[in-house]
Amino acid sequence: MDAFYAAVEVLADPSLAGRPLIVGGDGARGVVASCSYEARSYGIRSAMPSMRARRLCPHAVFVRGRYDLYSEYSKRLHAVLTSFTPLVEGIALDEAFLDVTGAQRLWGSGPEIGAAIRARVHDETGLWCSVGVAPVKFLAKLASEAAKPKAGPPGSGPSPGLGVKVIRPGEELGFLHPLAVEALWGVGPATRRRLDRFGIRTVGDLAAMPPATLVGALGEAHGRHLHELAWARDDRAVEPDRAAKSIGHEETYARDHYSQDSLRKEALRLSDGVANRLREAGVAGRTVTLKVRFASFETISRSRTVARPVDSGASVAKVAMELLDAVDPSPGVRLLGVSVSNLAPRPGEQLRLDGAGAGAGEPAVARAVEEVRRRFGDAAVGPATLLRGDGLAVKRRGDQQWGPGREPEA
DNA sequence: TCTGGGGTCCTATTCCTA
DNA sequence: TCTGTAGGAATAGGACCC
Repeated sequence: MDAFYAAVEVLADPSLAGRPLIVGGDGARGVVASCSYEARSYGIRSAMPSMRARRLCPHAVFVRGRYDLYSEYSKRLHAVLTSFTPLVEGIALDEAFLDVTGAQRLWGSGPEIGAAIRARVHDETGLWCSVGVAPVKFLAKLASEAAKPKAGPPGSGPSPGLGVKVIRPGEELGFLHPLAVEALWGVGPATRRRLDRFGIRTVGDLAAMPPATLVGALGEAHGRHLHELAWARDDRAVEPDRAAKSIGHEETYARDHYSQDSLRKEALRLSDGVANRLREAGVAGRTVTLKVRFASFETISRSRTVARPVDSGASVAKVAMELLDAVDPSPGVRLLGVSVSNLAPRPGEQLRLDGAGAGAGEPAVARAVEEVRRRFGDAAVGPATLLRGDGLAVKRRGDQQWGPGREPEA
């Protein structure tokens, strides 16, 4: 999708159309999640610190993201895509791979399907998308980038893109080799710097490099993979319905935490939120990981694998607390995270408060909490420790996703 | 310039066991 | 019992993606 979150916000409030719009955290520690093409014309990009974005364009409009709303549009997008083929692999709320090999008898050639998808997505959602059509996955992704609108000079709107970009068999290397290496999936700042030392700037430079040299510089898996991509070889299939491997929450605080006590409360709140999502997904996990980012930005993780899978707030929190006990918060903690991995489907259990039957008492309580929350909302029940003056402190997915908000005026 | 939150994957190291 | 070693699981960290 083109500038997805920003485009959804414009649909919700048409007075924002044509203005530099930034979706993301507006606090000192926030970042830009998405922005309109008018904002991009000032050099603003996603993942840029909000403070810097504000300096680049002081009159930009900031909007805090609304995960639920974007999720709703994402479902509508997905419904359109799966009406063309069941082979849809979602890679983000606003992006997906489709294998249309078997859909061509019904819907026409790849490029025809691309154009039809674009039109249908606009009809059903009011939003524009860009489509890349290519023989292999990662080239389709690059083609879709090439099809997107481009930001114009400062203050102006975008110049329109192709909408659909097609790379036909035989055209792969001609398209690929002039591109900068960082266009490849898997080349970020660290890899770019390493490749730079070998004078490699373009994908063509990369392709010309002996694989052994590349493996020496980047490691076995990464080196071989990039060499294959540079020659447009990518045999990965489109994989619908990939199961999640981990579920977690993390939060950056507007002010650093210095006490174990306040961090324990945060760990409990995060654990409770993670456990909710584990149960929603019908899974439980054996490995609990605690992530701590200090004021210096040094980041550590501590994990523990337990014998019995956990999926209740109390059981996740118990392990998270044990891990937290070994952390010294005195340098100041700016971020805390809790995640659960090693996931497996949860065996079916009856909802019984007395704990008799399938599970022990504690999981039965978790089921009861789940049921109450399903009927009365997340804030209806939770650990007493999380009770505040204004109700229960509940962590939901998408809460302050792009950093803490502006601090309330003193 | 001062760095989010959701993830995935890879690598190196350590520890345990055969 | 000691030593070497090989492999797997767990652990920690880092790079990358949207």
